[in-house]
Amino acid sequence: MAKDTKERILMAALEMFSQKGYEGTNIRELSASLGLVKSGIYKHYESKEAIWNALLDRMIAYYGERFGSAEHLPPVPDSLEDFISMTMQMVNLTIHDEQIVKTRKVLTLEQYRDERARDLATKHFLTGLTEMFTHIFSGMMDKGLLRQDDPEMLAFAYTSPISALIHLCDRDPEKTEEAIARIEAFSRHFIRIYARDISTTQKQHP
Amino acid sequence: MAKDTKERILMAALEMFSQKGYEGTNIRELSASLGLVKSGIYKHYESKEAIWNALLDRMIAYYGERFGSAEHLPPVPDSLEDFISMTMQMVNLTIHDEQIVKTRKVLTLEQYRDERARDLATKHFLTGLTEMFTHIFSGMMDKGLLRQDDPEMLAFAYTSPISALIHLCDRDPEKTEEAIARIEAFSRHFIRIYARDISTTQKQHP
DNA sequence: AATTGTAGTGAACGAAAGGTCACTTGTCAA
DNA sequence: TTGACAAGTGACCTTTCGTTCACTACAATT
Repeated sequence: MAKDTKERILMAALEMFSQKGYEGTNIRELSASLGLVKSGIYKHYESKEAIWNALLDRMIAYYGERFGSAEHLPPVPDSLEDFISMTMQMVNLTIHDEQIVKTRKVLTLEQYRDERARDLATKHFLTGLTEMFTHIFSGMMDKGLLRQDDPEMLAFAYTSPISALIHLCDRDPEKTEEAIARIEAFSRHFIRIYARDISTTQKQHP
Repeated sequence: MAKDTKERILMAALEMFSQKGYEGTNIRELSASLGLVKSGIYKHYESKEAIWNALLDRMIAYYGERFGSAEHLPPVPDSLEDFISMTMQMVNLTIHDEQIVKTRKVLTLEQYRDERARDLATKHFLTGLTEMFTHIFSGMMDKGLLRQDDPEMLAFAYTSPISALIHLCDRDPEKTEEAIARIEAFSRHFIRIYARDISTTQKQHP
């Protein structure tokens, strides 16, 4: 019917793979969810595995476009309150954007089976966030918003707890509100600890 | 042959479920790994799902025994160096004990499909660790090792990054050494930040 | 010695899986 | 108008799945 069936198959596959995993998904159901019969899928992809690989290609490419290059790093906030706002905005996007949620779930489910999924999972869950916030914290130290410290260590210490609560939301969406509240509380705790306090400022700028 | 076949089936199931997931595991392979033919399994469990439920029962019971009650809380360390040692000892156990690693992997793979797996995953990955370290930090504050602060927030801030690196090891065992080094570095960073420093001590004990 | 129960075998089952293929339908360029 | 082609259908194929069952081997109980 439509030329975009190939695209719709990928989106349906993301949906089903994220709920049931690759092995738990069958082509009949996948096709039915698109309103066609299972043989119809094979006009667009030659096998179930080909769908999986195309989906992974897509996820890898998408990640590279959005977070891969230094150009896409967010701006360094001008105040601590801006920093919290920015964090909460990112968190809300990453928790509520269905595409992103499904991508995380798929990577979680297939990380032990597929090498590329494993590598992308590590980027999504650990290194990508750390790199992004290393840049941010580095900039905030330069601006005098944070005490001088190892920005990478701070980034790791900041993003991991937030990441843990995002995973909690993926696992148990009923706890989303509570998780968001805890993320904001943690964020405020974090800046309270690492903010450049007045006494330090006075010592360094006498 | 042996009376402990029922037990061996559970262990083999843990092994296979943790690698391929519940759907990706088939009874033929599972039986073969125990040196018997597939129908033999049905003398011990009535279905594949029964094996899964028995395994989950076991994991839940085991978790309850080891971490469920206040009696099993670790002792509060007497020094910051002791605290780091204790952390590294726990980390080494949880990373290298195959049973524990497989349990984490299974919970990771089945958390979206099975409600009980989901709940146990949340305990394993988040609340259990936080509760344990809330107790420890609370005790360390009482002993004057750490500054007064919200012990639960500290526990969350401390365990989440460590948990993230443990997950990294599960995903990519080649990075185990690096991960352990990063955990220790983080641990030292953490106590550097939260240790009760001398000036504070002097203020509070004039 | 006879009996009973347990652990394991191997053949067979129906259901469901992924995949193929001849065929129809609708669209568009020539 | 016609020819070509992409998109979709439904019947069918093979393989594999979880499961059942009649049967054997053997150890323990009576």
